[in-house]
Order: sequence, then structure tokens, then C-alpha cells
Amino acid sequence: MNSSIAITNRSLHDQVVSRVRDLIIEGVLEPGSRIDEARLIDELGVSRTPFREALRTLAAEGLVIVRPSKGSIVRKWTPEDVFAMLEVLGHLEQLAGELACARASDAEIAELVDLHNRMLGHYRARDRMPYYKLNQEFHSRLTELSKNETLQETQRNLQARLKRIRYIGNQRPEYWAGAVEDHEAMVAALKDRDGARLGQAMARHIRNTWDRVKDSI
Amino acid sequence: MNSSIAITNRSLHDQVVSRVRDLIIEGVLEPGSRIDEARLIDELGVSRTPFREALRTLAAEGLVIVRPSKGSIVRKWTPEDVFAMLEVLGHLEQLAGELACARASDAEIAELVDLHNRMLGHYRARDRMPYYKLNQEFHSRLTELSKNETLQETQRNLQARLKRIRYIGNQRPEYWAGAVEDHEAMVAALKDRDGARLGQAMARHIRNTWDRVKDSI
DNA sequence: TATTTTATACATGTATACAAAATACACCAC
DNA sequence: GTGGTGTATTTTGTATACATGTATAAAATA
Repeated sequence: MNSSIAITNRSLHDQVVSRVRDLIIEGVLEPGSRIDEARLIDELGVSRTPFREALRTLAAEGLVIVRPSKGSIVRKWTPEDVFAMLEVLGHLEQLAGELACARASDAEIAELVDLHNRMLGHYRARDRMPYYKLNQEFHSRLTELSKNETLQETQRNLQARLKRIRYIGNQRPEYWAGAVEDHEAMVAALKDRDGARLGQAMARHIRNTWDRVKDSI
Repeated sequence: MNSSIAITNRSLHDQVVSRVRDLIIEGVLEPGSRIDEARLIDELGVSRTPFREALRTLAAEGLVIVRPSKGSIVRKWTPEDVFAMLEVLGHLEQLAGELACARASDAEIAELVDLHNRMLGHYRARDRMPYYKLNQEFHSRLTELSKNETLQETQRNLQARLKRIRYIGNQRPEYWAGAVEDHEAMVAALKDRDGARLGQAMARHIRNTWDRVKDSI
């Protein structure tokens, strides 16, 4: 029972989309495996119509492939795919960084610095999961500061595709330390509102990400 | 009756998606207007299921908004939306240009130069429609030369969203002349495989596009 | 025994029917 | 005349039934 007062009128479609998306990101539905329609609709307790519509949405997002008459599968990324996604994401976040320096308010930047400091706390305590979650938020929030809706949308989509891979990849301690260093540089540039430097730092961060994840795909 | 021999086994879904997408791009379905499910499925001769699945795909592409229980509408872009899309597209094509210079074969570049020359022919003859179509192809092909699948996918999507706007915008003769000049610069840089210069030229081209279309949104 | 064919089961694609929500409209009170 | 309430109608959301296509396994032939 939902104790909150808020009216939760999310359509069944939206609920199924985010539920299945999570199942894919969490790896419950394995990349390359068939999606058993009958079993999933049974487990989710919905009928085929909203489920299939959800699959179409996820297919458009690139997480699922619908093969006519042959069922749907969870999309599986090749190393080339991942490299391509990071190449694009790197340039988009570079743009985001440049725009953020030009368009964000002082308060917004302060918030982001605060978020970064909390991340540092989790790093020192070696709490991977909360660090990881704040990391996702850091990148999303920084992209928001670009005040460019399309940029946010595209970044969100790529981040969703990469979420699982990144989580798997960032396991080794020295990789984690490297990522934290990258973030230090980014936050410093953001504080100075040095768009070019922030852009460079973000692009470098994404390139480093490739080095960190490439062996675990 | 289909006189061609080719087996046209595209799913009903795909057919509906591209049909409705075209209706939106051509302006038959006007931005902001409600999509009359009953009428359209009747005109297309399909049932509601594949049609609604197609709407979900188009919604994910950003061309349509599905409002729960209130029907779907054709998405209408504000000037801010268009500016944001061009800002992103500009940077993506800049990246595409840089990568193309590094990764394309001589033959591929020659093909693109040839395509450009055909565009010039249409420009001299003032044949707007064939010029416009080759222009779309020019940008798609150049992005293909980046050999980055994600980049192509993202570019395709943004190009689809902007298609109608760009067509409306590029009407005045002096604007057209400016666009042709931009292309001359791009092709020259591509011939020299000067990635930085090509990138700059593409980014500038997109910025000019904004100036050309902003008054007609 | 290997290979091809065919039958059958099962999963997917599409259509339709039913339920729920939103909108339009008429009627009444103020 | 204006505002509000209740009902009818339309439209959308979901479930289910039916049709069609694909894969598997059994049987027949080479």
C-alpha cells in the first residue's frame, strides 16, 4: 500500500518501461538473451499490450531489439559499440561543461561542488554503491546546467545504455582513484567558470573511462 | 498490387512508423495538433495495436507526445528547442567531420565530393527540392564516414526532428547562397583531410542554419 | 547414418472487445 | 447570465482472442 498522498497516476506503460529498463541495467535480463514475453507479463502482472508498447519504447532507446516474428532480445554491446558511445558522450559532456560555465548560476555551481564533496566522503569510506549513484547524479546535474534540453535527453539515453558497463568496469581501486582525480579537475575548472578547461577535463574523463572499462566488455 | 519482385517483409510496425513520421515531417499532421487515432488507423488500414506501438516509437524519437488518457499530439518545437537541437547537432557534426578526416577512405571522400558537385548543379539550376534532398544525404553520408554508429543514430534522430523546420527556413535566395558557401568550405577541408578545419566549418554551418531558420519558427 | 522433409507445438503479430477515463453538453440553481 | 453538477458520448487504455509465422523434432528417404 502506498502511504504517500501524492497521486501516482503514472501510466502502466511508463511503469513497465522503467521496470524493464531496470531489469536490463541490473543485469537480471542478460544481454543477448531472449525476452520471454509470456513469463515477464506474468511476473509483472500486466497484459501483453502495455508490455509490448513498453518494448517498443525500449527498442527506440536502444536497450532492446525487436526482431519481427522472432521475439525481442536484450541488446548486447560490442566493444566497438561501447567505444562509439563513449566517443559521443565525451564530446557531449565537453559541450555540457562549456555551456554550464557560461549559463549556470553561482548557487547551482555551489550545489554541484557540494555533491562532489559528498562523493569524496564516500570515496574515503570506500562506499562504492553510494559513490556510484552520486556519480551518475553528478554527470546528470552538470548536463542540466547546460540549460540545453536536447543535450540532457541525449546524455540521459547514452548514460542509460552505459550504466551497467560502467558499474562493472569501475571495480579496481586504482581505476576508482583515477576517476576521483578526474572529478577534482572538473570541479576546479567549474569553480573558475573556465569552460574550455572544464570541457577538456570532461572529455579526458570519458577517455579514461574507456581505458577503465574496455577489458570488462 | 505490388509489381516489384522484392519480398517486402517489413513489419506492419515499421511501415506505420515511417508512414506517420513522413506525415509529420511533411506537415500533413500539424505540430501541436491532436492525432486522431480512429481516423488515422482507418486511413492507413491497420488496427489500433500496431498503430499505438508505432506511436510509442515516435514518442521515443521525440516527434510525438503521448499524454496518458488525453491522446497523442504532434510535438511542437519552441525556438529554444530548435536552438538547443542545433547546438547539439552542430557539435556532433563537428565531431563527425573530425573523425571522417581521420577514418574515411579516399574513395569515400571522392564520393562525397561528387555528391557536392551534383548539389552545385541543382543550385545553379535553382532546383530547390533535389538540392534539399541531396543536402540531407550529404550530412548523413559525412556522418557515416565517422564510422561511429552511435553518432550516426543520434544525428539521424536530430535531423529527422529538424527536417521540416529546415525546409521551411531555407527559402530566401541569399540564405541558400550562404549555405552553399558553407558547403564549399566543408568540402575543401575534407579534401585536405583537415579535421580541425572541417569541424569548424561544420559547426559554423549549423550556427548559420540557426540564423536562417530562427525567424520562421 | 546423415539429410531432407513435414508435421506440430509454441511464440509472436494483429484485431477486436471491453473497461475506464476524459470531455462535452444539458440542465438547474443562484 | 454565470457557474456548477450530473449524465451522455467520445476517446483512450488494457485485456484477450484469433491468425500467422518460426523453430523443433519426428519420420522418411537417400
